[in-house]
Amino acid sequence: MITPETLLKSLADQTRLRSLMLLMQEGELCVCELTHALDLIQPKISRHLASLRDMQVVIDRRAGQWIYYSINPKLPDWANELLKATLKGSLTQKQFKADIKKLKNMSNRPENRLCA
Amino acid sequence: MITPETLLKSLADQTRLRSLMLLMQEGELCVCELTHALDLIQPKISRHLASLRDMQVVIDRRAGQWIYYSINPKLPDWANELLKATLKGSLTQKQFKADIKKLKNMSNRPENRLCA
DNA sequence: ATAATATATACGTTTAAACATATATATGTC
DNA sequence: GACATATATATGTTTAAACGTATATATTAT
Repeated sequence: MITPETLLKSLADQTRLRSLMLLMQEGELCVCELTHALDLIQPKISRHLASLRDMQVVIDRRAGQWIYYSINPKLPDWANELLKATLKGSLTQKQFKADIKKLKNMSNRPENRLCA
Repeated sequence: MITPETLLKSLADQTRLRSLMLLMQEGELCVCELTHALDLIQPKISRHLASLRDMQVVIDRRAGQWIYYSINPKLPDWANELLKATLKGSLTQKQFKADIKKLKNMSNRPENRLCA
């Protein structure tokens, strides 16, 4: 089971924090969506996602050439509450709003998974 | 106003996390109490408390030769919720329980501030 | 004024995180 | 099979955090 220290360390880096907040808000995103939304190079995103996966904060699944990441649904209550509070704090942040906007405006998103 | 990133970074170190959790649980503690409870050398505790103060996560007050630290009462709601969730997660941790125990067993605690 | 206690800070070192670039792997298309 | 796209990983480097030790400051007691 994940410890507070591990979860907090996973959140204590800008790239991981921004990625996780997008995942909290949007549910499931692939690497290229995150790369676009955060405007960062792909290996950087992949590296951080891998570390989040190792820490069991996120899970991934492959769908064709894409790999989708989402928050681990098996997190304990306190961890979900912590993430919720973090999201609440992020809602007021310019950076977060800009990231969401960039994602929404992405032209070639791989698919609309909600309607698949 | 404190940002999620700042608060999360403040929590992402063992020493600071353990200190903050004790402050959450106990309200107000001086450096020597934290030093005893966590069983760490004094400059290490002081250094981390200073950084928490700089980040506005804690406040301090002097009382005689002691300096008491406590969670900043002006934190925004999301930050308090985040800290609460972290405490909830910590309650299950051996380390946290041991720290509390060590604090309770400290022989020469400077005073009982609640009855002052 | 001296000594003792509590706390803070400065300094140089060590450890660990994050990084960019290059390359490897997997999938899909022609 | 050749090529394109998506993602992952390896490597060497840079940056930043945390550290221990030594020392400075503030308060209290003698």
